[in-house]
Amino acid sequence: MSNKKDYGNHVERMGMIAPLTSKESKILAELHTLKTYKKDTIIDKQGTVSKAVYYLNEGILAMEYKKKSKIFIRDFIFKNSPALVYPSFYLQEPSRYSIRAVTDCNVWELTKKNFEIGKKKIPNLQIIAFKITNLFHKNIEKRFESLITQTAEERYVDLVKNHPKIINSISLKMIASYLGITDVALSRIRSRLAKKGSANYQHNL
Amino acid sequence: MSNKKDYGNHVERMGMIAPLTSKESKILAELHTLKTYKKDTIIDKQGTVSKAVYYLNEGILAMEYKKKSKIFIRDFIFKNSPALVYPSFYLQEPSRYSIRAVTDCNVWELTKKNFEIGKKKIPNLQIIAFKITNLFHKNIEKRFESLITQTAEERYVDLVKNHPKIINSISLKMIASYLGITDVALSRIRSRLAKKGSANYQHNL
DNA sequence: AAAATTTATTAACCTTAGTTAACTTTACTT
DNA sequence: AAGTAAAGTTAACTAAGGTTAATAAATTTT
Repeated sequence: MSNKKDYGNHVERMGMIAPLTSKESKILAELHTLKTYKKDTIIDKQGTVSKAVYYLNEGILAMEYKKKSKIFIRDFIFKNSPALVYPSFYLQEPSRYSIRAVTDCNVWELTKKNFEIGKKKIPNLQIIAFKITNLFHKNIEKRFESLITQTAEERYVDLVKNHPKIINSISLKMIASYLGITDVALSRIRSRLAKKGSANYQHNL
Repeated sequence: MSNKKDYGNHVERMGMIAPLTSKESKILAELHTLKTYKKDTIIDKQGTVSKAVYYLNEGILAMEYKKKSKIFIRDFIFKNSPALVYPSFYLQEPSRYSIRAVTDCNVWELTKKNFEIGKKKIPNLQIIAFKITNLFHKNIEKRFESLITQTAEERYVDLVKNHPKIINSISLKMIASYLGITDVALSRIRSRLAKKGSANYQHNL
């Protein structure tokens, strides 16, 4: 057990990126607000300036593009992860994507105003922000690579391998959108894989 | 005409991102080395730690993934633009892509070592690096969006609109790779567009 | 519980893209 | 200039994915 005061998982995680004194942790915790969002709420809207950075305490979020009235999912965000509309939040310019609650969510929010206050009081906050930004970049880099070098089926297999729970908590339509294909196509991939699976099973008898 | 000393286009551009004194400009210029690369040379190799940041003085570069002995072009870099293997250069970890000279190139190089020296002598260099990083992120963000929301034909039309010279200076195979399709598929798209074009022409008679 | 809505599957049909290969054109060598 | 290699086009075939629609299963609403 830790002898540190519990200011919430978000503060603890940030302290792991760059160390914070207990006083700084307290300040950082007080700058955050815990908010509740119902399923399907748009938390940060595409085309507007991002209001805050988020830390997902409970639930699932999606980053998504809307184009020609179709929705394209750029990424999912799971429990205990930061969510950021980058670079909209830092540069205060209109964002290219929205953040939406895929399920009911509890989210720690740090507004731009509070972030600026925090930066003055907590020197390491800038470093933390930069590291989180790096993680976001790595993330899209991987996503891009998989989109250009893998087939939809390969991407689906990887996704299920890395996030087995996703199948039960996120609709097929949204997973399909994440993979860059339609719901019908994903349904076909599933049945194709099921056949392959049973074929392998036959072999192993 | 400017009354400032000419330390090269790369220094001038960096000074436009965040102001540099003439002394700082001189230091920065001296930290750079102008190198020449023959067509098809790999300047920074996928899987190794990036050795330097680049500024393309003359020619065309490509950022590319190699996977299963196939090459996938992530982006082209044109004259008077910075080139960066991010985050490999900053974090000194193996890179996910290579940088290759698509034509004979002249490249200003700033090694990691010289970058660190520069950061100590030129406070604004960190800010410049951060801004260039932001540009890179915006860039991949746009590429990702176009890959997931547009068809190959739409992407090709956009590319030709934004970089008309590309058709004469880069092989069809590489353009196809950039678009995420094969050379044969791009050839088909071209003839499809040519038909559409002549159809429009007929209409306008 | 019944009705209505949403979600997932399957089929039919069509378009686009991958693969292979023949062929043409262009560029490079000697 | 002739020969060779590389680049681009076209055709035939196959595979994957989009679209629409019908149906089944699961959820939600009333």
